[in-house]
Amino acid sequence: MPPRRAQRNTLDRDRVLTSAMLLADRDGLDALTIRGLAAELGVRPMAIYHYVASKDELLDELVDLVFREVYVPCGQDWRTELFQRSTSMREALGRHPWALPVVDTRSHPGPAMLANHEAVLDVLRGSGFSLQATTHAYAVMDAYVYGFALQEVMLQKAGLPDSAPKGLEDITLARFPRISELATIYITAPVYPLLASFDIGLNLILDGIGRFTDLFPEPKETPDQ
Amino acid sequence: MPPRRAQRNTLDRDRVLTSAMLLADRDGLDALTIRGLAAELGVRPMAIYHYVASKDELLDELVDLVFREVYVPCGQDWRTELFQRSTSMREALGRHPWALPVVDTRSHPGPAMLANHEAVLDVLRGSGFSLQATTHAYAVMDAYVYGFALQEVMLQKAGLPDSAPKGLEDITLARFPRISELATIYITAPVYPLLASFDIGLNLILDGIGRFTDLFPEPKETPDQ
DNA sequence: ACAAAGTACGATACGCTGTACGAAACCAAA
DNA sequence: TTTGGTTTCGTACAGCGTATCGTACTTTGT
Repeated sequence: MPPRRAQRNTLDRDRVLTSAMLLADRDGLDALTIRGLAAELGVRPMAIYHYVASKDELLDELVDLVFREVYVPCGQDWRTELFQRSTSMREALGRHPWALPVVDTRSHPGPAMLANHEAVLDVLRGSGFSLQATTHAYAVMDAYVYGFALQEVMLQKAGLPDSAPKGLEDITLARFPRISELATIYITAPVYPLLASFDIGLNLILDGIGRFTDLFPEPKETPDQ
Repeated sequence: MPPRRAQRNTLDRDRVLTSAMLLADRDGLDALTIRGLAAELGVRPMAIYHYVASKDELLDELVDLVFREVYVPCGQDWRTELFQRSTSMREALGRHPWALPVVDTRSHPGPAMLANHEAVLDVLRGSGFSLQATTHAYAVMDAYVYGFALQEVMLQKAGLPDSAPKGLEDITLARFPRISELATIYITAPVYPLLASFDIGLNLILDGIGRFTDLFPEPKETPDQ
């Protein structure tokens, strides 16, 4: 864009990351290229590399920015704390649909993600959950939350795309009456129906997790020997 | 590779798809390039495009091949049927860790995926679940299964990679005692611990889903009016 | 005030990707 | 043998991340 050289201090790490996030939110993950981001910032591509070592690092930083939006649980009331943090997690991943695809291609957990996980574990252990109970509780709960967000992202993508009207050809749809039955529910629903499912499932899981304290009690201080 | 032209009918759609799957399983998703696949097949890159319209179509076909490995539920015993199909789904996604990242970038559900979903819905509706109960049950159960597989893929990726010993620097780990406590459990465990968590969580969810028949009963034939 | 050092930005280029286009080799039927 | 269809391939192009080096600017030391 600019034929002239950009002004001296137009860039800093925050501006790079914020613009990158905006670009991914607005135009999708594919639009987030170094060249495109540079254009967005009014700068030539290579300028970016003075603030980010590589695109991989940039993506790692971006997903951690997403996790920073998630509520960090605390205190003794594990039930409502974890409910809020799970809801918050789902909302954050919904606000940035590109995040989940990025996360599961990637291996490095960022500090915000680690801090959040630590907080969840701390709340559980601080509420009388044994180590074993905490392990199971955490795996089950987070699987549900991530998975639900993932399904929503997939459904969202299947909603818009190219050819098919509802994302499925009518001929194909006719072969799957149960699915089309369910699809019409989703389409004609007055309110977004998955939100109700999420709350129902989350409560179901939190109820189940609550029973873990009895199922997997703290090991006795001096075993029966 | 071959300086000479490849023999006439060395290729067909199945060989292309099978080799692509093998390549992704063995060397990872990044290694699955048209050129690399061509080399694997002993063929020049452009030959592939006579059997696949584009790489996108190839990937769509591949994920559907994965879903074809998943057990298709049937019959009235919804509890054990859905348990088996969920376990089978988790195993299939574990066998092909590249599949999940591909799925959630993609929008087109393939025929095998549709058929499997249809079967799940059919089992539920055939076991006395109302449409509403089925909707919630399906959303909750599949969220859990997908999410669990996703977590396993992430953990698996965090296990191997580059620098860090356990995937986390010791200094960083020291700031998160709960996480490191849990990490040592996972590392020193005699058997793979997440499998137990999966079964526990799945049973928990199936128990909860079973209550949906009472919570969301079939609407009365002639309402109270 | 002036030079030296350091910092922020950019031009060019390389190797990689998917793939459009059209030519070439092969096989089948006329 | 000729024709025509099918399969394989050579070439080329646009776009990607980014290594390398150069240029402009600011800051500092004297």
